[in-house]
Amino acid sequence: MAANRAVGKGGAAPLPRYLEIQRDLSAEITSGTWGPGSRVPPEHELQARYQCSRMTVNKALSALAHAGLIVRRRRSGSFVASPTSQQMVLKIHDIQAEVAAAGMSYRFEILDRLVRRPDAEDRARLGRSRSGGRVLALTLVHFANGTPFVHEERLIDLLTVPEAEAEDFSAAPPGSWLLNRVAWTDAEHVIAAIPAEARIAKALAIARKSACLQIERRTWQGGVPVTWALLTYPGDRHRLTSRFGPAQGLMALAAE
Amino acid sequence: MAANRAVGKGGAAPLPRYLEIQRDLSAEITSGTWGPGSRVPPEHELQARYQCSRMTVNKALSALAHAGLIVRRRRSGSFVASPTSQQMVLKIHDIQAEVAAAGMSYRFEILDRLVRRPDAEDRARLGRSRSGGRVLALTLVHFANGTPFVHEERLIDLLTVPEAEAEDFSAAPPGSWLLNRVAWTDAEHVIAAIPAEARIAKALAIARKSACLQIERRTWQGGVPVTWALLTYPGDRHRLTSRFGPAQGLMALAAE
DNA sequence: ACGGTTTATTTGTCTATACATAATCGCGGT
DNA sequence: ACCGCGATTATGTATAGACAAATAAACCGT
Repeated sequence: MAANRAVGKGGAAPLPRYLEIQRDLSAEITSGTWGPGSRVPPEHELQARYQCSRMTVNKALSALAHAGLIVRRRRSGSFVASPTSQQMVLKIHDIQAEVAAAGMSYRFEILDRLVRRPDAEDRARLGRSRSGGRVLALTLVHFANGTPFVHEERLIDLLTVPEAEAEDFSAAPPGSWLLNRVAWTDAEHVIAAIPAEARIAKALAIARKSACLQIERRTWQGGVPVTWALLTYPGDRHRLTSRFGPAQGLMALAAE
Repeated sequence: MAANRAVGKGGAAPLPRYLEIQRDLSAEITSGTWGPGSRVPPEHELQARYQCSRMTVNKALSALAHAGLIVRRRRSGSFVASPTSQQMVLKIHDIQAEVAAAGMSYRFEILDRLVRRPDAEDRARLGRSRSGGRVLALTLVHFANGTPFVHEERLIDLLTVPEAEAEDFSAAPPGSWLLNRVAWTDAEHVIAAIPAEARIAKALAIARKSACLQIERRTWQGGVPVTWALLTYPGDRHRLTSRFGPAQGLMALAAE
């Protein structure tokens, strides 16, 4: 018999079979009917219950495993995972795009620009093991509707991105420029709240020591450092938000 | 012919066929050889190149699409996605577990506890549409090694979690208690930097207006509000970190 | 009772094939 | 030129069957 999901409910949107199974199972799990550690029916049983092939069941279960809702072990079976931690996904947009998306005008100003041999601090910031070469150090401020939006300190490793030395960043800020030029494979983010130091307070036109949200980002390309950025947002003008659901990362699957 | 991946390279770990394809393609993309917008070879072509069935190629491409590295459109083909935004994944641990994991002693203190009919602010905080019922409002402080670690304000919707009213939270703090009792399906996080107001500064034993990292979390169970929490961390004692790679969420796939 | 061997179960991967669906392309009629 | 319609292409979903790998459970000889 060929692919005929004629089993369908009367009308509207005949949800694919594997998504139907996936949804049913994730409902059992997130509703708490099946508690952590309890056993999920094995594939052949679900196959019988849903009257479909094992591959279809497998697709559903693999997706649940990938989303972290269940754990699968050969011969033992599949089990509901214990929710030890919540997971939140933050999308970090390019600053220029972010400002534009909010319908505000964008512009930026480079306060300082320097090419130097990396000192110990620079190497630590870049997450760099090798020595030698040079780095490009930039300080800039991004404006939204004319008011300071975020202060940026950036280091670019010229061993990895030599063409940055000749770039004057008149067309695009270094963040966007890099994003469109260099592929990254690893990134590390640190988020903290800090009081604005004098230099930053002045650049952002806020009071000294007022609360700021600081995002530090390190980026690598296959183990080789690319860039380091320290973004400082006035605390009362910026927040990171993230909506998340259903069930630890399944949303992407359910939406596809 | 049956499943015989005898094509294998001589020795060590015969990586599954679909992962091999996936790795090859993601290498082309993250290395920048295939720039954003460029076309990925169609399935039948990869099938010929790798001498395998279309299902195997499809599995690799679906995974890449799911990871956000490529975009697939029927009839048009698959294309390298434009990296418009970075994605960061933060794991939010239970506070008790987090403190314990750092090898510090843990304890908490409930400063205030009140059951009331929800006012407008409570309803907004919970993301609640229906009216009626009551909420449990709690204020507490968590300590690590005897020093204040985080201040927590919490609302629990007693329409959704009626058993919370009888609970005195002597065994576990409300966050852990809820996590082990109520399944959530949706969550929203907002991260901001704020100056400590007098009440919080006092509870955390820090100076007024000093920078704090604030995490606001709203949790639902299938559209019904469960709880709202406002966690305030002294800025100099806490930071959120996240390591991420390679390539926008593929790490989970590559590791499986 | 103990330790090694066989068996059975469950998941993991793969094939070959089929039909469905979306969307682009080009053809032909007006 | 323009619009509609069929042909083509690429992906999306599904099937039935096969073998591989891991490992828990049963078996068996000492």
